Amino acid sequence: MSPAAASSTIRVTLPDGSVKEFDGPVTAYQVAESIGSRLAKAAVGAKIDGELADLQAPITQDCKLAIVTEKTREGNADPDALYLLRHSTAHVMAEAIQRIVPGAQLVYGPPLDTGFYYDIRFPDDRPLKEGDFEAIEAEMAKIVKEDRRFTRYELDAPKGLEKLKGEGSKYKVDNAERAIAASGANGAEGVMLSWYATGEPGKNWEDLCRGPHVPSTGRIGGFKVMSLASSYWHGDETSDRLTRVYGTAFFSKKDLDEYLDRLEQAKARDHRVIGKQLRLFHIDETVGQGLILWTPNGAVVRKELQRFISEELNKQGYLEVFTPNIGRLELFRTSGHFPYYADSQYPPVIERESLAALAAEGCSCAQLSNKLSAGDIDGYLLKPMNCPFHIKIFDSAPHSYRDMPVRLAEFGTVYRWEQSGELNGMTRVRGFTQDDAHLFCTPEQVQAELLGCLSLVKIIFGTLGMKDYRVRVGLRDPDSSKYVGNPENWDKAEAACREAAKTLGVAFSEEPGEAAFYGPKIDFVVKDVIGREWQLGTVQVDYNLPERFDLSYIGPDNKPHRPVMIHRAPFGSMERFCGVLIEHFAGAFPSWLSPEQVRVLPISEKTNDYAERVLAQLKAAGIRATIDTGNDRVQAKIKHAAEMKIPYMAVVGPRDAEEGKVSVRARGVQHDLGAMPLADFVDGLKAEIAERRAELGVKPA
RNA sequence: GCCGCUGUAGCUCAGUGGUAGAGCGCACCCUUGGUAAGGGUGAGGUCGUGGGUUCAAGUCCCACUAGCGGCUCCA
Repeated sequence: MSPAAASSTIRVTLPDGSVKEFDGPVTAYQVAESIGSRLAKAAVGAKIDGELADLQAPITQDCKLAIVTEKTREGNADPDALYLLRHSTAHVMAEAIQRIVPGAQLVYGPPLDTGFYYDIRFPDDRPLKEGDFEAIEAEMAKIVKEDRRFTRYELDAPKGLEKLKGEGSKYKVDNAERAIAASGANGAEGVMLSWYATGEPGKNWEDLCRGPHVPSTGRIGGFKVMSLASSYWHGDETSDRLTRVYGTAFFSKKDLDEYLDRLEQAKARDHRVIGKQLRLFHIDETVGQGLILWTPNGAVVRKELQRFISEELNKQGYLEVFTPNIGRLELFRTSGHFPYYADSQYPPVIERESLAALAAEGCSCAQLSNKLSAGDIDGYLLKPMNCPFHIKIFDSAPHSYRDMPVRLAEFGTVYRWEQSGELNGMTRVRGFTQDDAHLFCTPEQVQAELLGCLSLVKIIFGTLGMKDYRVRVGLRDPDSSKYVGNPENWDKAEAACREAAKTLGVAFSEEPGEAAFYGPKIDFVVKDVIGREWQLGTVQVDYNLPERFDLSYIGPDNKPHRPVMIHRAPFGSMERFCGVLIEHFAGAFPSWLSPEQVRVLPISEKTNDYAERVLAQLKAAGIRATIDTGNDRVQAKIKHAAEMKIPYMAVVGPRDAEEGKVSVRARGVQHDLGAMPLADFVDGLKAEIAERRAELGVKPA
């Protein structure tokens, strides 16, 4: 700063619009003090012109300033404050780890939404284990107790680099070089690098860091080292392997405990946990990794969802088809799936004669692989996608422009070789059934067809009450060559997707690099209970496959024209969708989806006969009902039914039997709703199911 | 695929080198009870698989396998 600037008046505008004037540079802390000592004490950082900064950062010119405190005015945790705290805790953890494991080299330690991590390179003979967490936390506790100030200092880039090189950490040198490059400066001249000492520079631990941080370690009220993972330097799997240590931190122990408690509760909602409890699906080691066995209860949910979507498809003029699970390699060579994606498919199946002939000539595995790639021998592939089959159906008869669009739909099961570490319950599997369809249309129809597809997705999400999703428009990555097709078509398709997405009335993000190799797409993405994102529905425009398969239709000019394809799957896959849906409802499905819709609970054996008659009438009405004639007391029967999250219980005793009534108890309600005539209950429930209502609404008149 | 953790009864889990346990569920018996667990008896286990150390291994070591968390990947 120049002396002139230092002496001039500085106007600081606060969030309420008020302006404070200062004679010369001040810090955010001083501004806070000038407002009130309590604010100064509560302050953990500042936002200067919208940028997070240290409380001690000098303010040398007019600016907008907000003091960041632990809690917002509304009393909620302030995300900015947590960001500062967690970034600071990452430093504390790194210091603790370096005390415990000498020679551990720091790489990169950013805050996250729920905590922070630090990527660290450990000596090969001293990897970090979970057993080290206790010692790390103990060291961290000491540092927190010492309440050391985070102190920033700067060096110009040449000096800074020299210092880092002297310290021998190639990772920190790399970080500095990247920071210099990112600054846009030509070379290192004039660029400043910053360090933060946890305490006094030169005396205490320090780290090359852009900051900002909370004022001191004493602000860290609750923290925990959470987990270990392996990661790659710069995210590049051919580069150095690093150990990523995850942790989290809060301003108070209470907040930490609440967070850990929430994590526990989320686990109870996990589809893998509920899937077991409610016996919805099973994965068996002997069957194979990532292959879902749909048990009877889960099969009901899936079947009802399929029936739902099939009804919608009928309304929208789709035609249903069936295709086999395997097809000739030749088909997938034409489509481009083989061999370009060979690594993510199950290996090909080879015909018996070919195999025998190859064995006779002593063919090695490597040679076999080459022959398959080259097309010297044929084989069959478990299908990784349904589209080539649907294309062949389209191509099996000539089409006039008057027939277009042709919409072919199938619940088609596909198989993909996902990496073992990726598999995850029902949400990431190796065999799954897409609610797939391929629309063959004229270029003019693309826009309207896209809209039709999106409306389908909206109907599904609306019926199921899923509001918490985001829409992603996947565009090609300009730097990548993995895409096929000509740029003009890509431009057209991308524009069509963008236009269609706009009509959704939901915010969407455009993401370069997220396109399929054959075209851009619109994806619907939801989060699971632990915050991981999963893509569900997808709509993809494809100018490529019609080209590869030389598809055509006859236009009004009596000449062949190239159709455009749209791939779409509103659920995505039945497996992933059901997995997400289980978590969405926490297993408490609406009546129409519930595997068991009503359980009849006789109060004692004396009412079993009447209960059986009630059951028979429910079943006759097409309701999925069961009866519990065990010799438990009704309290126990209710508990068991509640644990299975059954929508309705029909409690029947002598009083009900006499009047032809049932005492209905709805899920989530602590008492019965009163006795009602059986016929009323049946009618009410039938309507609720038929309308696919999201809420339980049957009650006595 | 990579790093860490985990694998004991159908489910949830205890068991730290010396005779395999609990709760729930299941079967049977008693109880016939009106809204979230009545009581009893019993069956059920090559402790993920294969090696090793040891007089002795569910327990310690190695390899493999599967699951979990993350990384990378995802047509």
